[in-house]
Amino acid sequence: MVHKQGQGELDGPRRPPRADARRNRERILAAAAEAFGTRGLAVPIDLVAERAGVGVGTLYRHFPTKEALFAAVVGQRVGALAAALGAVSAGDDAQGAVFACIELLAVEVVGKQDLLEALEAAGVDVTPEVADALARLERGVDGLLRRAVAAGVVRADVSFQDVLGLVIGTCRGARQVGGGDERVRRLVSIICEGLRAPGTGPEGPG
Amino acid sequence: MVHKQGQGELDGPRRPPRADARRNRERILAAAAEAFGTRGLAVPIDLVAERAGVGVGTLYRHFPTKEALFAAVVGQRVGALAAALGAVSAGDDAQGAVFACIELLAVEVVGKQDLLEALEAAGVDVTPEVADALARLERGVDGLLRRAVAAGVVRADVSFQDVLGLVIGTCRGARQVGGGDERVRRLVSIICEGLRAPGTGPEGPG
DNA sequence: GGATAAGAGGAACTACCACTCCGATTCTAC
DNA sequence: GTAGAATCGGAGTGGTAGTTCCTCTTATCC
Repeated sequence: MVHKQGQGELDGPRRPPRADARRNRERILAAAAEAFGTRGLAVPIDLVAERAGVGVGTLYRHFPTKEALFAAVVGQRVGALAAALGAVSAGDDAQGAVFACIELLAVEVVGKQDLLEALEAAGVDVTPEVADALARLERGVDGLLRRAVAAGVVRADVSFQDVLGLVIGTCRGARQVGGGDERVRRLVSIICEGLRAPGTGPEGPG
Repeated sequence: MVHKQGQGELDGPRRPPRADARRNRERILAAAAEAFGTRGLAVPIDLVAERAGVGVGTLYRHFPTKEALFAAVVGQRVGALAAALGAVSAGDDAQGAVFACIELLAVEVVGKQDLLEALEAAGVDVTPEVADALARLERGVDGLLRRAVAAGVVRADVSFQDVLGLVIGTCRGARQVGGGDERVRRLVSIICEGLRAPGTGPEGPG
């Protein structure tokens, strides 16, 4: 009945997880990332477990629900995306930064079904984990957007939500309609043209 | 054993359906249109039957599968859409016609989940019924597009599939991201700007 | 090496849903 | 009014998928 290594009773884990447990957790995450990335939340959980080479019981030991596993995978992806934004926002070209950011988002999202679904669900029933990553993403995009609007090179009535909608849309559309990367690029190009502030067209003042 | 009203044995229905049968068919279609329009194919069939005030057995007497019922509903919607395109394509303004067409599509699709799903599935597992209606829609949009491209007022590299992708996407995006009609209109406006041929901007030659 | 608790695994449970079956009901023709 | 076919209705079936439970296994610590 006595705790061998008395600690705070509310939170701290008693001891580090066993080696096999850590290994399995990684395997599950990897399998889930691949499965969700391809087919989204529609993947049966049993299949993820099988791909990871563990039983479902083991999977549920590590992640309490399917949604929790999904959130873990997507959280990583969105986090990576937010980080990648740093690179494209570096230069002086405010308009180019926005366009590059949109293309980056589109390319990532079109390749990962789970990302697409997560962004679609943004605002409804997201776990804190994903919400955090999304907030970081929003701050990043919003910064680029404000700078470009202030410079007068992007329409002033455009918000992060609009950009998200356009990107989700482009990806969903391109995915359903087929045509691969080529179509994505064309659609992205159309959207970017549409985002230019009036008078800053391709042949306008550079 | 003898047929009272001998007719062709291969096809023609022996007699007109009973009055209650016709009534139920209409009720089912109406309930399905409402349910599918709101929640898409995800609606349980039992719920449609309940809303229609009939048993599931009755529903299945009239429509052999859920998909058949869905196709019946969507076929009507797409047909109406194709017809409505006639109105906007009437005038002389080729560019305006394309833009009006896109707005029309977007507004309809954003309000009807089943339409959105049907367009997303366009090309995969559509019933002949829906495929026909879609083909008519495609002809209509394509005509507008060609005319506008020929007149040099819309980018030359844009296809029906692109427009469909953009519209599906805009609707999916706007729906998920929230913001209602206002956002849809803004996104449509961005897309239309992006579709203009270079040099035909708002302040370019009218 | 042995004690022990953490962890593994998968059968079983539960919920949901499309679809079927067949006795009960109701319309139609005469 | 009556016969009988057409139609109705909803309990039941089969299958899928998320989650739980409990027994067996194994890593860790002494």
